[in-house]
Amino acid sequence: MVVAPVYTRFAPSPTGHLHVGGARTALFCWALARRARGDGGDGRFIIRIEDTDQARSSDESARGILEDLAWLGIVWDEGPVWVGRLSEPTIPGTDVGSESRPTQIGGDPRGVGPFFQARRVPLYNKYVERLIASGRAYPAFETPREIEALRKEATGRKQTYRYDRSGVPMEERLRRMRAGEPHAVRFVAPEGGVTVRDLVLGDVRYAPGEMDDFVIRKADGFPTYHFAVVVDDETMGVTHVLRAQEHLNNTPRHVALQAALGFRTPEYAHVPLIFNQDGTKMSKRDKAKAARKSFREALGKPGALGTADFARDLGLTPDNLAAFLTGDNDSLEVAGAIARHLGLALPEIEVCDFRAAGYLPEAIVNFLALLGWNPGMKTPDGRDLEKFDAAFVAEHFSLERIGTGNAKFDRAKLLAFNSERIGAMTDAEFVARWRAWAADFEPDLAAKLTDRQLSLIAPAARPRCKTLRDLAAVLRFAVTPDDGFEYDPKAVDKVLRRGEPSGLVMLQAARDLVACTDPFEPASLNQAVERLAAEKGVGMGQVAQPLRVALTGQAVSPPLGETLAVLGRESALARIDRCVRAVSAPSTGAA
RNA sequence: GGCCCCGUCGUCUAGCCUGGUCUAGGACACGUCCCUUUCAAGGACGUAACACGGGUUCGAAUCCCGUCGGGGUCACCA
Repeated sequence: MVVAPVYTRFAPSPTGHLHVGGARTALFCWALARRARGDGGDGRFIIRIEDTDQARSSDESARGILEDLAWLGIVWDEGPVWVGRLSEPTIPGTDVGSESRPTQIGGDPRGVGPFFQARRVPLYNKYVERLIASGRAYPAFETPREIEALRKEATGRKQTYRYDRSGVPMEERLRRMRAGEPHAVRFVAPEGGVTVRDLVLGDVRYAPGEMDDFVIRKADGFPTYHFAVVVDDETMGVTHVLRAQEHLNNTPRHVALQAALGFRTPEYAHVPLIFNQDGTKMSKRDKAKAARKSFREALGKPGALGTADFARDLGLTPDNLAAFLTGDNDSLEVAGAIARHLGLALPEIEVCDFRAAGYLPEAIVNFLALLGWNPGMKTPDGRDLEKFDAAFVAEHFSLERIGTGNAKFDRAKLLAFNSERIGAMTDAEFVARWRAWAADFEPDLAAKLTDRQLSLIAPAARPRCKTLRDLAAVLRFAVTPDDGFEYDPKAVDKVLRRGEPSGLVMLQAARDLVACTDPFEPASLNQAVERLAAEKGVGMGQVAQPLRVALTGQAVSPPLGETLAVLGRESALARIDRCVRAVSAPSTGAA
């Protein structure tokens, strides 16, 4: 069977981090190309950086986006060269926990680059000039401000603004251009209608006269998005354009441009959008919104500091903070500072947010694949097949199975996927992957924990962790100084002061056991505690809880045996003694 | 507002193309119970949807039309 070549591309603009929606689009593009290759055809996945907006683009963003894609295991066959370490299991043939090796992704085997549009300007100019020469495009001299005024006027009359080229005769336009007058270049919109063939949506018809003479080259000499995509998709041999549905209404422009330039029209497939649970668009602004909301609540609390004091604590100027609070800016730095100060987690929007929050790339890939696509298969026991890896997506992906409706991003389900992946790991894998994560996101904590401590706690902690970050929270008690943590007053009251005999008495009894149990390991410690409870004729909880609070300050911790073992005998005794003292001396206050 | 897309449990979806096997299946979330040294995890069970109205047909979640609802887009941003 002859399989037609499938060349796809993901073309982010480097104006920020990689959004989860973009990651999904990239995943689909990747999968479509891989699928073709798996079917014995020629499939390539290309990355192109659309940096024609000089003001907003940055190399740093471009690097970050590539990094995030690589982390997800979405590797590109052609595009900017990225060198880094791939150690995640979504990359076939890579072992988790093994020493990751430097890997190079990208390159230009066909010589169709460069893959940064800013470096392709001469190419665009060639085609712009061709269009002008054939009368399909023309210079325009209005400034953006002037156009904006006209547009405002039109919308004021409840009409859609359309550029009117009849204002200036063509000959005059060309003369002024040759005279060196600054200008943009506009495309002569076709008279007829345009039909877009979409592999997801079907045929979409646009009536004649819907399109106006849009700009194809800005006054700064850079092409607009519409022009650059069309030229690049042609010259890079892209056969299938997968992109978010918000681009659907751009497609007739691209089709018209292709016709005018004598280019092929690639296959199009517009994938549905991803929204927040509340139906709003998922945006990095959500982080600012969340920070603002929490901040206002914190300000409203009795005894709260004033805004000016907060600003000082946050290391911001009051003006800066005020502007943020009124919504005049959505500064991520301010939002982050507020979040750190208030100890709250901002919503994850971008791939790097999920990474920092301790999500696994394979869980994200799995979840994202299911947002708008579904393999339509059943497991042997008749359930819908929805747990799979990237390789599976690459093998089974098809455009026909992309849904048409927009989807809401269900964080709870992602979390469940992540949690299940953690549950399916071996303890060794869990430790190795936590170490890899913590090196980047919890370096201090990681440095203080020994491998022995980690391997002691991992089996008990794993079912309690939905993310890698959760393990950090579980482990924190183990690295605080014995006299350096506070007691949860509610826990102290409930567990140590009440009861008959009181928790404090039980704690004192348990001290002996901690002092002499040998070996000092989870199983033996557990047995010792059980024996004590039996001797005293009380439930396990009456012994375990006082100990737990004494050791961690909290009513919640890993199972007691592990909690003791991780601390070690000396530390455990010190904590018990400190707790006994603190609770016996009421004036000290437990908190 | 113009144009365009969409509409199955709270959410993601299977089923729709090729009407009957759908008293609509699964997953997440939620609830109840079991287990239990805390918190989890685990096990069992359960609540919950074809937006509405017209057609077509012996028969419609599935085909057609309309209404309503949601979304996108209308930049010298991409």
